[in-house]
Amino acid sequence: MLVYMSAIDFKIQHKIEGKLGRAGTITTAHGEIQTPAFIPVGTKATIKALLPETVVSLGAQAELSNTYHLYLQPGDELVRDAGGLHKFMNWDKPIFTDSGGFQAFSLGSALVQKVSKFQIGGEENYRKSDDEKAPKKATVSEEGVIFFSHIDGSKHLLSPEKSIEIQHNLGGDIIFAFDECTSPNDSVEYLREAMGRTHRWAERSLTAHQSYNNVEVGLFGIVQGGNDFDMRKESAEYIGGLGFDGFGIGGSFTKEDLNKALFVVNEILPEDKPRHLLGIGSEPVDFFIGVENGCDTFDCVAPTREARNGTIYTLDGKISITNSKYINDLTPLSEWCDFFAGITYTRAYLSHLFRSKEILASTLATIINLRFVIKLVDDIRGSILEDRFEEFKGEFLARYYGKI
RNA sequence: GCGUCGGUGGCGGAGUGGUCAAUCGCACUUGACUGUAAAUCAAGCACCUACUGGUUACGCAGGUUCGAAUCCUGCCCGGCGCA
Repeated sequence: MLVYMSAIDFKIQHKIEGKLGRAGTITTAHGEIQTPAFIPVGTKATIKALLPETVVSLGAQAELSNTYHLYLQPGDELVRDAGGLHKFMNWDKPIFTDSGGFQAFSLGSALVQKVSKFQIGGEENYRKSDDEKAPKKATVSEEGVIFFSHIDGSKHLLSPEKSIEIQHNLGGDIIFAFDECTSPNDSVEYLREAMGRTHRWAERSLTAHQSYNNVEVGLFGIVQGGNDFDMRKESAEYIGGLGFDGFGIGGSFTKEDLNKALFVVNEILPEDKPRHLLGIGSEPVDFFIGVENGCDTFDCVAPTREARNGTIYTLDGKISITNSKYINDLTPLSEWCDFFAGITYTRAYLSHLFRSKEILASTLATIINLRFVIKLVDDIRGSILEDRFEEFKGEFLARYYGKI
């Protein structure tokens, strides 16, 4: 009798009373992740501007890299020959690899519609006409997604089977099924079509993954359904029943619907497996909503990208360090000075680094922001273990959004 | 002193009779950023403004012309060459 052994172990330590949220531990071949946890994004096998040892010192327990980008450059076979991503990038903690499904959106409809996966406000705020000057670099078919490389324009087909092959070559601990991330602009009809395709791709991904018979790698299936709750439920039922090691929750959300969308999905997904909320985590409230509705891990490019663009996360909200008022501001960058960066560096100093275009500006800003989100989610975990999640949430958000 | 080239918005630098409040960089100001085509992108940047116009502007002062940053005269200032 063949018993499928999960490569990923997940144990729940404590739950938020009356909600779906929980604190737990994910165990992978490269160690544990105490959840809830924020997973920094290192798309191209690097968390931009930081050395891996710095990322670890900020409290990161894992990182997430990308199939599409590493397949194009330097190539997944090179990474495999180098001993896998862990060795290649000098990261011995758990690694997630995203499947490339998000690029079907970001290089496809997002490119011509100039939209983001996360929309604030109603339809009038995001429904835009196509930009003729920005041709799609990705088109979807049943077989997979045809990409035109953003680097050299060359044509590539990424299918579920190809994505899984690349991810096994990269050597991540937690890999994702190939899916199609839809646009907030898509019609209900298209969402349904895309969801069906994502479900078929999920089965193909699972079959491909199992053929490697590698008990050290866990495969997460991805729930889609966009902003339609019925489809979200349908997708959670379907993906949740396929025998994945855990789940990713993908697709587009609106600010107003995130809470309910996550609730309906996680109410259905098997409780004893970890759930990763894909690409969410720019605002503190996003983490609280994600956690209380049953999400265990989060990744988001916003903290690192916004850092490089001059937006700094503080307990009193985000600030634009390039604003003129910070030129002479000799107060500390961050109140969270429990690590080396925030202690002596002032806002005036970071302002100077940005204005003089010094490379350290990106590094220092990224340190501040990453530490902020990692500690925030760690503290959320702590509050669950201490049965004071609601209290912590209330206090943190009141100060952050200035409602004290 | 003579000759010659040149003086344009915070800076560099286009324009050489009308479509010029003046191309373009930089600087500056403010936004945006949510599974990274992102150390990126967008908007603004003389003054007033109901944003629709109006008022001053291209070293200074005159002049020619329907019309000048662009042509002429004088002056001031700078580079270079000759004394």
